[in-house]
Amino acid sequence: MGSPGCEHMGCGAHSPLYITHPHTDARKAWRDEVEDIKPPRSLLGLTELSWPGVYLPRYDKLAAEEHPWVLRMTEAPPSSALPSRTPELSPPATSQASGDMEGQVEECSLEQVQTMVVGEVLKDIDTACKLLNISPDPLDWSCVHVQKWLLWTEHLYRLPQVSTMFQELTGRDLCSMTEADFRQHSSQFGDTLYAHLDIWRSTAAMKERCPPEDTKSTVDDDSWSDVMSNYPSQPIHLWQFLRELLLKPHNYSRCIRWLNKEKGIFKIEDSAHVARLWGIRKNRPAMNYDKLSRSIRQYYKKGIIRKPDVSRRLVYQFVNPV
DNA sequence: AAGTAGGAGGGTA
DNA sequence: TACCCTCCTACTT
Repeated sequence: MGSPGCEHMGCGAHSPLYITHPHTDARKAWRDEVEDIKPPRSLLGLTELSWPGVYLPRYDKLAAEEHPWVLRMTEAPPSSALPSRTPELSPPATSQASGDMEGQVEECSLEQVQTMVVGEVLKDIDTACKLLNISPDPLDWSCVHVQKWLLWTEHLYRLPQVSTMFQELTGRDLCSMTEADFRQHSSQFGDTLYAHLDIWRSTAAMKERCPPEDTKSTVDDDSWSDVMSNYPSQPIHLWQFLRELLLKPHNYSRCIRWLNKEKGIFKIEDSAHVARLWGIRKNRPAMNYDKLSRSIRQYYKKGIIRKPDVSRRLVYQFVNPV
């Protein structure tokens, strides 16, 4: 493995950073356009993210995929064409987190941007841990946990069936494998998986070095306390799972989103996607929307979820909104 | 075709 | 026993 240096990035001449708009549709469009699903390295100029005690050496391989809304290293655009200042490029349905981030990032130094990016990594790992019910530290994973993580990563990066190539491995097995080992299991996507695992490992190692109090002051997020208080966690209920997804619009607004958060009304935008996520969470590979919706309907009697007054397809309402 | 509604039986913690 | 999961039929959009 070679260290992913600036030769991939074209960043030696201090190319200016500018912020791409965080529209999730743009992210989808970008994804759809990219035939090679490995994130293009040229999209992100950060090779080593600086944060007290944090080193995410392979983040460049994945960050553009996970955080395309954050930044894009590019040639300087005409000053009048800065996307973040161009109203028509501002999406109407930007998630709050991303919108806030965009505003914050606009005038930030590179270091501040990096800190925010690291914060987003923590959030994403936190979310995955909650939804998969796994430890943030890969060394703790059983074979089942590894399969969950693989399925999740497969889903996240649109990797076709990679989980089948890594059967019966514990997290410790996975961590002892080299990048070459990963490539041997999957010549096409081994390096992507290795990079993603590396982020998890680095983050877990960072967490060990930095007590939560230290990290909390740097990241305005509940990441570690949430992760730790959640693991090992209780069996999750479907309604809790849906709420978790809804509370992470940055990650999941493409498949489920609030229509009216105050009233608890939400819409499942991609029924198959949500069902698959639920199936991964519950270790039910055969889960589909038919079954998931049946489970939702069981909540009608219990007064947890109902159809809104004006019934619409794929739209439900929490009886007791947050 | 896909989604909605609800009955029924079964598995598991 | 609670909480789904699975399968099913009938109906609606």
